[in-house]
Amino acid sequence: MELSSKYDASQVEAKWYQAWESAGLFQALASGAPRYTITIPPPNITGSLHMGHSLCYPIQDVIGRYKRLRGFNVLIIPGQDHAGIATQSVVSKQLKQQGIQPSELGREKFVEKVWEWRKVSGDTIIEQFRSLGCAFDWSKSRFTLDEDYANAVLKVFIDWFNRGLIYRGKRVVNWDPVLQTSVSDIETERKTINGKLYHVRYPFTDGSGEVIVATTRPETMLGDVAVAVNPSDKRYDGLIGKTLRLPLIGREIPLLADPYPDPEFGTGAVKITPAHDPNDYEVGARHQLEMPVVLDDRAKVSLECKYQGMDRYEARKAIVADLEDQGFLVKVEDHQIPIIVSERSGEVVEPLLSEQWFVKQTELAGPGIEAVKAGKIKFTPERYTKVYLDWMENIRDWCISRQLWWGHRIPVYYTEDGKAYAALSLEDAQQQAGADKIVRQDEDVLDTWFSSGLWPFATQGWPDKLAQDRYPTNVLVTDRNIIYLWVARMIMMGMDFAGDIPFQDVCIHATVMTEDGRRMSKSLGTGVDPTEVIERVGADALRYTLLSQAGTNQEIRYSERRVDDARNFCNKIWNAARFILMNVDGPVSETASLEIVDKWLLSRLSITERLVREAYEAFDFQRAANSLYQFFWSEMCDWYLEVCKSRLLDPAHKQTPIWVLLKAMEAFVTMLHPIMPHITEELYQNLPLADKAEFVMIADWPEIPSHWNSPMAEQTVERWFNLVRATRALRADLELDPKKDFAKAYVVGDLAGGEEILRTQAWITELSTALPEGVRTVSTTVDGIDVHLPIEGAIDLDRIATKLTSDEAKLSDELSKLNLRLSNPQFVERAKPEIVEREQALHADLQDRLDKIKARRQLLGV
RNA sequence: GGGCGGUUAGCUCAGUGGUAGAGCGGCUCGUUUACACCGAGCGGGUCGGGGGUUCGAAUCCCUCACCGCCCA
Repeated sequence: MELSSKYDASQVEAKWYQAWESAGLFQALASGAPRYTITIPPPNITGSLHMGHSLCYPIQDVIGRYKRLRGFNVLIIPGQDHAGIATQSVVSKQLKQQGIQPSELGREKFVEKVWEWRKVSGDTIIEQFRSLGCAFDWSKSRFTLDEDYANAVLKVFIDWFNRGLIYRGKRVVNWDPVLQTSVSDIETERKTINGKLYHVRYPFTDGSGEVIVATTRPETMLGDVAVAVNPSDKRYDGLIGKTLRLPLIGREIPLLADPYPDPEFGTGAVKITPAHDPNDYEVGARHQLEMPVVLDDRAKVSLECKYQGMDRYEARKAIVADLEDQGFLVKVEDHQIPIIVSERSGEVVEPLLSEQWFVKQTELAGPGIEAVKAGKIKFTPERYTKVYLDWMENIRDWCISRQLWWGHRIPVYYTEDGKAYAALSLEDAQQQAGADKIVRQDEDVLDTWFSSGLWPFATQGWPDKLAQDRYPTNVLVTDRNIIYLWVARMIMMGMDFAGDIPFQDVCIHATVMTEDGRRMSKSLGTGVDPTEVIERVGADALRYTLLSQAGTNQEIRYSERRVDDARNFCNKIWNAARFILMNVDGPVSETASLEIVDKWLLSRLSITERLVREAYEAFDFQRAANSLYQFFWSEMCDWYLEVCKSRLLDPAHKQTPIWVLLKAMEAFVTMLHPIMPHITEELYQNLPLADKAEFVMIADWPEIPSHWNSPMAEQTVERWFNLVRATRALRADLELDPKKDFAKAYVVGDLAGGEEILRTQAWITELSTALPEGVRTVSTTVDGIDVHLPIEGAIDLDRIATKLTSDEAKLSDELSKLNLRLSNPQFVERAKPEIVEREQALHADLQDRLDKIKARRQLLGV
């Protein structure tokens, strides 16, 4: 076979993806093997996949591929999320760019446009999944607005409605004035910005004085219905119950006592605007106050007054100006003001009193708390357990209605007099209503997370026939940002409707950041497009880049340099395989004549297999990747391949190293396959193995005979390698033709058969085991074995002297530290015996080396 | 205000009680059965500060500082 000296992923990746797919490998087997099931987090159809997805989905592919190698019957169900608010906003923007106002289009036409977009974005995403190498069962792909899925969503709503868990109520919600919908608490972000604190005079109607209130939002005074002070606040003794006149508006409002105002803050008097502040709402409810709404759904003043139609910020300016003109403004101070921002639009949320649907959460949260506490659901990294429990134990009711067009329309139907019935269809509702006539359906849609909460079971046949052998699923892989939004909801909904936990493991992966540790952002142009990276270096390299950094850390920094490293690793693997293939003619049978270096490599392989297996099991992909890298590059390529070269040249001796190399390659390629599926498949297909599977993807995980583990072989061989390193270093230090063959050298000490390795690896032509008297040499010592290199007259004696002096200084420094420890009776008494023994051996070795250096200096007269 | 994570070589990070590690970068050398997307060698760290426990601390405890994330 002809192989280029450079690995070209573009020639390899698509080919194998198609081969796996046409062989039906993405589908579950029809076998009785133990099941392993994942339902992937359905990506939003808002465009294309980003770098974070390039970590999340390959992780699931790694787990799936690993489990297949371990003999599991694996099924990974893919899908996509309609992502109500996000998708609607993407499509609205597109329409506006074309000069079309969504409102003119109307609901039906608009939703048609979104379905068109769903196809475009959905196809792009599936193409990206495929180019990432994800082995998902496309025949089972689901969309959260598929008919069956939508039915499941409505059934859940109706069931909770009928059980009294869903209710409608007027609350102050987070209103997004750009997207013109409510958003839930967890879709908002709290921030502090520089703002002003306005102190305003509210006079008593009887002319007996005034109360000064401080506010950061003067425009909301249009909706003030009271001023409150803390009952403990002495400053207002005797004034409670009096009436104030609201400046500019003239409305009469009471001064009342309530525990909410903090007497420490400002004047201790707080204006109360129940319809535009959640705390004020509580006060208003306690005192049965009116709750006038003064801003509309675009946050413009709706109250009939001179400010009507102004945006909230315009109104603020105008009101402040008028307050000043009319002498009501006492002072204005700079102030840090807390705001709430909608994550979807980036707009400042307007707290707004409106009628919404809510789900009671406390009762549903109970089983979800128990399941995690009992260890039925396990978070990795473990620290997220507490994050989840804290939120669940303090859970608040969930606002599930959204004022959107795109989504699952709330299945509530109203009669003329406003009675509500939840039903799958108008007909059902009419039947329930009996003689009363149903006149309309609720206009709102459900929060997207309401539907994605059913994902693990609604993708698997629920409510008709849940696939019992694949529920609960095994693992959920996701980002920490949606532990509340999604993970918690799936647990509550799964336990309530499917009767069991939705998954056993929750694997929370790191967030992919830019090289300098910032969040990747499309709008700032700091995002990196995974498709471009795949085109440049291949999916394997991209996967390795991210996976080799995915441990228990909470962020990963993406950098081009790391991508290059990963590409280089591919190239290294490719060339090592090429080298092996150049030396083999066909399958080789196992030989009994293993040399000790062969045993060394097999022993390293056995250690690596255990490390990698344990790492995959623990979702520690970083450790798996690094163990494989270390084994392959440092042990197999840098040492074993080099040591083998002389045997490979000799037809009488090449069989054994070839057998070892093929064994090691097969095991390596198999173990690496989950991380780098394509290159490993390409190489596996080309390896002349006696007994191989049709694809490495469905091969068996390597079985390592226990006798391959050989600490003896490792110890012996590593001692040789250390001697080789020391000899190379000696030559390089003294510039004794490093890496050119050195004519003659002497080794003194028991090398136990390592002479040939020392000779070839330290590039020595003739190695003698006896040092004749009177030869001038430079020398090094490892573990009591000396290597001497004869020097000719031309050598730079000063250079040698400098080196010996610095070596001597280092050694005596170490030795004195060691002496200190060993002469401490406490240490000898209390430290573990093996530690003491080791330190004593080290002491003897250091002393030996020091003595030899002194002798050498004397010999050379330096 | 509370919680979590982090602070180790120039950079990115491993390392949970026994003489400080890797990759990249830097410097010196190098085309011998693969690979210059390579090989050999070298240099580089008082492990954020302070205190404590211990024969022994990057590692365990306390405390402070700074960075990031989450919750109120």
